Amino acid sequence: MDAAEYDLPYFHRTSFRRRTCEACGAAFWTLGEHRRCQEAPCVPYGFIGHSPFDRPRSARAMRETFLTFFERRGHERLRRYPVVARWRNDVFFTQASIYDFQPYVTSGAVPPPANPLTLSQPCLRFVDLDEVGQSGRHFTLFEMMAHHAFNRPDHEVYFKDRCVELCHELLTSELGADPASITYKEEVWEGGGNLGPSMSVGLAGVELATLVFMEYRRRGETLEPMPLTVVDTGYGLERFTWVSQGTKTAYEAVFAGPYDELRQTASAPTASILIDHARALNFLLTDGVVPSNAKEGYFARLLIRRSLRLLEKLPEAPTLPAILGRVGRELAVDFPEIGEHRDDLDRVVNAEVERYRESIGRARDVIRRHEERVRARGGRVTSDDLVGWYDSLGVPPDVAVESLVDPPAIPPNFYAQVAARHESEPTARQGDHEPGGAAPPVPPEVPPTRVRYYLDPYTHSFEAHVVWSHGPFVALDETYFYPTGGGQVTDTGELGGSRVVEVLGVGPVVVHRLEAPRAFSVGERVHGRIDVDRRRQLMQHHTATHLLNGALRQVLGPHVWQTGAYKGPEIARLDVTHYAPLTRDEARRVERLANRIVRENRPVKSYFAPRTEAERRFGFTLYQGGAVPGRELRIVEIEGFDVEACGGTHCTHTSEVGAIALLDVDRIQDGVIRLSFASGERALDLRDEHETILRDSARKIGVPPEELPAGIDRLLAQLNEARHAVRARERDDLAQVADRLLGDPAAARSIGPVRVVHGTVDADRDALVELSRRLTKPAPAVAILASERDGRGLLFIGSTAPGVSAERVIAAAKPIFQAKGGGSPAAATAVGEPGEPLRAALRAAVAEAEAAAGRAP
RNA sequence: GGGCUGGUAGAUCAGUUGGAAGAUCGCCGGUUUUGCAAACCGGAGGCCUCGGGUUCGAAUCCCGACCAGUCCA
Repeated sequence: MDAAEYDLPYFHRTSFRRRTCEACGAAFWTLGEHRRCQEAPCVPYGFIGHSPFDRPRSARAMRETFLTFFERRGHERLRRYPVVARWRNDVFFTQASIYDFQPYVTSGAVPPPANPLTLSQPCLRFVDLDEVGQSGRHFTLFEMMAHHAFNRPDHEVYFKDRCVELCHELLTSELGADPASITYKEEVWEGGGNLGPSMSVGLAGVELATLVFMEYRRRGETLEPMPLTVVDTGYGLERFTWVSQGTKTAYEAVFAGPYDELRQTASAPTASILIDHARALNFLLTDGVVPSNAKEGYFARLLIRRSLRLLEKLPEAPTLPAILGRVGRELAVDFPEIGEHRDDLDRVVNAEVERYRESIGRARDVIRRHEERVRARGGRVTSDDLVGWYDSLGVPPDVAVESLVDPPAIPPNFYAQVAARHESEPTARQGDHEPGGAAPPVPPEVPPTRVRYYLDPYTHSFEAHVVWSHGPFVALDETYFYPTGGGQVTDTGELGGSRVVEVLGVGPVVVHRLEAPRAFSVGERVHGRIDVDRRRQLMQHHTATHLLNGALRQVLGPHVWQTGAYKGPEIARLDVTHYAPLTRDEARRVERLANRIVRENRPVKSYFAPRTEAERRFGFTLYQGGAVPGRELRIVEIEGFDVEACGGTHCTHTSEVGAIALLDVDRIQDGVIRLSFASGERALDLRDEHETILRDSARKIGVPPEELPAGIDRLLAQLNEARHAVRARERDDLAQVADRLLGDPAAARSIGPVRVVHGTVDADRDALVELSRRLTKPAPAVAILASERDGRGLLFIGSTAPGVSAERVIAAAKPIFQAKGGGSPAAATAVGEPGEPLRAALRAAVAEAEAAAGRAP
């Protein structure tokens, strides 16, 4: 990056000088006489015991100081975004404040919610999990305080110069740091194809903040300026709090009260880990993550299980729910939504604690049995087994060792071995492909479409002007067609007499895809007509989805968050987080409640509202479908029941939904359940279909529909009975055959103590086995049985005589009838040619068996 | 999203190099006992998750699906 990028007028106005750090070689700017940048590891911590700030501040006071400072300087304060980044599919969690605005705001597709803005965003990072509690400064969840500005060519807010000035003013005049003590080190930031200069702010050996200036886009080898430049700053709340207090570790400064209490029963690192995890969990669970074995949920499970393991060794310490509650009440002062989730959160955690116990209990059984088996064979459990058990059963090695009589040593590189098992995992990921093929190539000069469906969702006939046409794609100056989005599928209809098969949102432009290419001239006036029945059904399904979501949250608790939804013309699906399978009773209550709201005919109000005001009024449950960008949110409010930020088309009164029929509930993933349902006309259609199935089924087995289950039970019982009768009869037949053979001196001969019986019967292999059993029952005996089936000759030998191996007898007979086969000393089968060769083979087998019996002692 | 385990009687699980489906508990019946429990004897109970493939032959080997558990992103 060009040095000029960092050569700011502000530095010159205020007499900063550019220096080079003698330790790391980086260039930095300072008012002081430093020879090194004031960051680790170039200089040691210089604040422990004597803070460079004017006074100690709690985390709460520090956050408030920061936000107020920027508010007074023209920034709008935003509330935090969820820690689960549902609006992005490349990451699970919000890892920096700028994540809130990616990708739509930073790319310029959507205006920012405020500009400039300030907020303190809780962020989750799991990469340094092992450092938590050890390093003194790492956290699983930390708050990134930030001020952001988004600059367009026509609207410059501020950039590098003002940003550094604000930062310096905060540190010095607001927090009281000596202006000469601070260094601004030159760095380069790069990410997501964008890059720009950045500066890290050092003070007393700590990197307190990073100021990033997103300015360029990488195009191969060259850099091109971005039309929208972004000020992306990050100030670590925990670092600031720590530095202000000058304590030994950041944990004691940040966690304060709960930390001191836990220190009475736990060591410093353990107390730090427990509170760190409890803090992260309070946010995770409040934002709708349910512990599970996949995706976001796994990280919640990981934190819970790590905490439980630590607590197992501390019988005097409070329980995990108690610690979560203690930390949660503290957090609720600043984040009231955490307080509102308290009881529900306990239920989620208790369910997960129970699961962990079951899991470990199961694992202990498996481990014990495995050791018994291995020891019986003279072996012993290996450290490889320990790795395998952790991977497949989830037992940590120390727990596994407790269940063993003769445990192996836990290898020092245990977790590295686990990691090794997970290497070479393919990362190839298929992108989502639009069913209609490639995205339409909309040129940038096409003006944004005025979307009219919000004005009146019932309009299905309109006139508009073509602004762009390319192959089958058409864009209009305004449209009532709803594009696929928010889980609601596309409208269809006609445009100028051509079928519209799909409608797509491409940035701010709505593109209609026609069944066949057609050239419209720009400016042409066209008539649009939307398939009204389909649209009505989509609206009913969409409103029904909100009703069910609201009902689920009431019946199951506020941990229920939407993780996905589909509103099609035939059926609708809603996926939500929940920690257990939905019981019949819960499903019924949800359905009843949703339908009650339908009957009450409540108004469904859709309107645009300023984001911050909407968040203040309704909280974060607004973002059921993921965070929605933009200064204004479209709110869909079912009066007194459910409020969500949603871009879909909705009924204006709940009674228009008609009725909601819950069709099916599946567990689609650990921690996520899927409700399939239909509403309106489709609910009736489906009820008809189900009723027809029921009637037809009942008629087929000759019972009234209400007796169907009992009828099926009866039928199954009869079937079973019949099966047994057949088997009994087969057994009788075989017994007769057996008696006949045993009574026939030509078929049954005794060679010493051994009875050798042979015969040719008409039976399949299973029947031969059964017959052989009867013939060889009073041991010692040998049975030699031949049968012809499907044009093949089948020879079976069964032996209960120790000296006669069925396997050897069959081997002697095989070549005689060109057979393949084999078996064990007790039983052997061969299949070869039928007819005379089979008969010859039978004779040979009898001779072989009799010879063997004669040799036997 | 990927890796690893696993799916066999009502329950918990064995099942050796592919070769005659088992144990324990529970259930039913009998003996014994004043009765119960227990003990002993006997019995019932299996699409070995499903679908393909290899093989003379598959619970077992291979491929795929479904379900569960677990680890890792």
